[in-house]
Amino acid sequence: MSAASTPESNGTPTRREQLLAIAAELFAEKGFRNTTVRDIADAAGILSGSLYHHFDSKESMVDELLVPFQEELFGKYDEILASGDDARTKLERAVRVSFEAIDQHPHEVAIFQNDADHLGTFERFGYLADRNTQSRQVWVTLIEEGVRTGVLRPDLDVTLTYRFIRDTVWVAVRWYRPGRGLSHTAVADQYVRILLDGISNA
Amino acid sequence: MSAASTPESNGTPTRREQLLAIAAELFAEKGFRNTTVRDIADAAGILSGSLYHHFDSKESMVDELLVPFQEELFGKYDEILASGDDARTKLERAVRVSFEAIDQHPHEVAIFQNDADHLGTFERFGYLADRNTQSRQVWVTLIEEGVRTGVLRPDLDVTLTYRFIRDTVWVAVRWYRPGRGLSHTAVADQYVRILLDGISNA
DNA sequence: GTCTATAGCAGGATAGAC
DNA sequence: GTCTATCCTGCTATAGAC
Repeated sequence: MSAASTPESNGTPTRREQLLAIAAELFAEKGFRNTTVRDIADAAGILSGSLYHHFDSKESMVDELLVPFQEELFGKYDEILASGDDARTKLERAVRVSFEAIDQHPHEVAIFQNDADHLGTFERFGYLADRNTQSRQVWVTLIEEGVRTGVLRPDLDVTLTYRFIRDTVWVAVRWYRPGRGLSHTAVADQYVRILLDGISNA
Repeated sequence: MSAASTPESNGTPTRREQLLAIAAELFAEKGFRNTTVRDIADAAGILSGSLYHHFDSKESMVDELLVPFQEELFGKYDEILASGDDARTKLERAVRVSFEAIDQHPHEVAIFQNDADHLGTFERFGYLADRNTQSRQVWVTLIEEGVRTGVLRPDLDVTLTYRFIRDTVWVAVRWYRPGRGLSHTAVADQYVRILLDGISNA
C-alpha cells in the first residue's frame, strides 16, 4: 500500500494525484482563496461536483499538498542539524536544501509562502504555525553555532539575520522557474556567496 | 483645493481619508480579494452600502492608495539617480529610502507586494507592471554603475543581484512593524551591512 | 453621510442518476 | 468516476428614503 499523495511505484499517478497536481499549480499561481473548485475542475476537464468524489473539500486538497512536503523538508533539516559538519557547512547545506525544495516543489513552497498566514487562522492548519516555529529554530540554531564557533561575524543580530536568510531564500519562489535559466544549484551558489561575503568589492 | 488622498492642511483627515486608511489596513492584513466591503464598513462603523457614497468601487479604493504612494517613492528614486553621489552611496540611499517607505507606508507596500500580481490582471491596474519595470531599471542601473566603477564585485550576476536586493528589501514588510523593535534606519543599517559585506567573519 | 432593501452573481458543497 | 441539478451563503454594487 502506498501513501495517498505519493505516485504509485510504477510511475503512473493515480487520478487523485493528477487532480492534486492540477490544484497545486492553480493554488500556487492564483492563491488558495482566489482559486475556485470550478477552476480546478475546469483544468481537469471535469465538473466541480465530481471533485468531491475524490476530496472532502478544497481545504483537504491544500492540506494534502502541504503536509507531506513539510515532512520531507524538515526531515532534511534535521539530518543537517544532526550531522557532524562545521557551522558554515551546515548553514550552506540548509540554504541549498531550501533551494532544492523550491526546485522540486515550487507549488507547495509558493502556497506556503502566500497562504500560510490565511490558512493558519483555521484550527485545521494549526500545524503551519508549528512548522514556522520549527523553521525558526533550525536557522537560529545554525546562526548561533556559526557565531559561537567564529565562522560568522560576532556582531550579528541573530533574529534579524534569521529573517534575512529565511526571506532571501524562500522569496526566490516568486521568480525561480525549474528548468528555465539558472539551475537551483547555480542560484544557491550565488546566494550563498552574497550572503556570506556580500556584494562589495572588498 | 487639496488632493483627495492627502490629509487637509489643518491635520484633520477627511472622512474619505479615514475610510481609505481603514481599507488600507485591512487590504494589507488580509489581502485585497480577501477583504470585503463589509469588512471595511464594519471597521468604520457604517454599512457597506454607505461606502459607495465615497468611492466608486473597492478597486477605486486600492487604486487611490497605490498611485500617490508610488509617485512619492519613485520621485525619491529619481532624485537618487540624478544625484552626483558615487555608486555605493546611491545604492545605500536607495535601500534606505525603501526601508523608509516600509516604515511610513507599510500598508501600501504590503498591498503592492501581495496583490500586485492579481490586480495587474485588470486593465485598470496596468500601471503596476510599468512601475515594476521602472523599479527594475532603478536597481539594475545602480548595480551596473557599481560594478563599472569598481565598488561592487565584477563577477556579480546583475539580474540575480537585482532580484536579491529587491526581494530582501521589500519582504521586510512582512515582519517590520513601525514603532516596535528596531527603527527602520537601524534595520536598514544591518541590511546594508549584510548586503555589502556578508555575514561571514572574513 | 448613512440607512433600508435588494438585485445579481459567484462560490463551496451535496444528492442522486448514470 | 463523472454528470445533472441545485442549495445556501456571501459578495459587490445599486436605488432611493431619511
